[in-house]
Amino acid sequence: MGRSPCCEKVGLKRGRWTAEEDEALIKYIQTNGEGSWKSLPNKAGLLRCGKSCRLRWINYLRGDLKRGNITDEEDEMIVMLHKAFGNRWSMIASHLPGRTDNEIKNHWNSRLSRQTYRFLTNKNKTATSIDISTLQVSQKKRRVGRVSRNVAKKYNQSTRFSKNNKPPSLTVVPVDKHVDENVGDCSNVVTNHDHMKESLVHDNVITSDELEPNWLVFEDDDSFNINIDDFLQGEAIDSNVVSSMNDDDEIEQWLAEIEEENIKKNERSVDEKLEDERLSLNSLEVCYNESKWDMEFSFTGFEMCDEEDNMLVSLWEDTYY
DNA sequence: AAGCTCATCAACCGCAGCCGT
DNA sequence: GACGGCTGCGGTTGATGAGCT
Repeated sequence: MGRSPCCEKVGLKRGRWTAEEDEALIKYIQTNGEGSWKSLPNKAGLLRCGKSCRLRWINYLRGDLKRGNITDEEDEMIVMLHKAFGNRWSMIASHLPGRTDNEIKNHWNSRLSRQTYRFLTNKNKTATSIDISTLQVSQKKRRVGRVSRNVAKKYNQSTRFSKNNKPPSLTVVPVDKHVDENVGDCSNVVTNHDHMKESLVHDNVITSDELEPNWLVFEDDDSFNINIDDFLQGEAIDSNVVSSMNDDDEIEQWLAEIEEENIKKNERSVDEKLEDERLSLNSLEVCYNESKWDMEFSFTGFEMCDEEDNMLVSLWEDTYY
């Protein structure tokens, strides 16, 4: 059985919108405002379902949309935000004025994820230091380091947070302050981009005095825990392994092995799981500095000393290298 | 020139969450 | 609390057209 159409009513139009339909929708919303999508098509005289109208408005007709190619700065921003939020496109879009979640999602799936893949195949890079300059989107069209859909799908899955394991809400925390002083219910991020900073200050997320331009701090909330396995599953992909592979099939096989390994890990004893819990990360700091990403970890409630730092690094290495 | 491959992007679909009853 | 309707989100599909053989 195939998918049932979103509109049960027979006779509703689907597919590309015509200029006339666009005009009717714009006209109606300008007069009556957004909302009530269910009843909107009838009132606006459109043979479309409400969902379709909403999508058309949000993704294409809205007046505040920025048209044209995504800029290099926006690219960098998307990479950073995707690292923080995962595939929460609406959240990412909310930090990029004039861009829609659909646009960003398409951009990511068609360009940036491939650029990230190319980064992973570079032997000289490590998993914890990402050179942003290698993530720049090539202006050349087509046939540049393409990854098959299956591989892309699997790779995306390996870096995605599952529904029951959502990424942490983010709170801006200047690096020289203790995390607890800055916990709020807001979700945001500090970057080195001016319009982001202005937005954060405007929303009272932070004060202008608190800005630390090169730092992002991701702060957990009560309902979420990143344990080391989960986090590393997303981050620790051995670039040397990937780069030694010659074709998509080899990569697919390698990814399948990782998946199998992860399934086994989930079947571990209670004691092992408690150990993971003990090592759960309540804060994660990410530094964006001079085109490099660096990750730092800290344990709940206290600052990370060198010994703990080494312990975490060896845990990482023991597990994944 | 024709056919094929593949990138891009608009649009669709299912589902989860919210809200009113 | 249960239920149903509406909305928004994220995954996916399919049309289109550019580039390649």
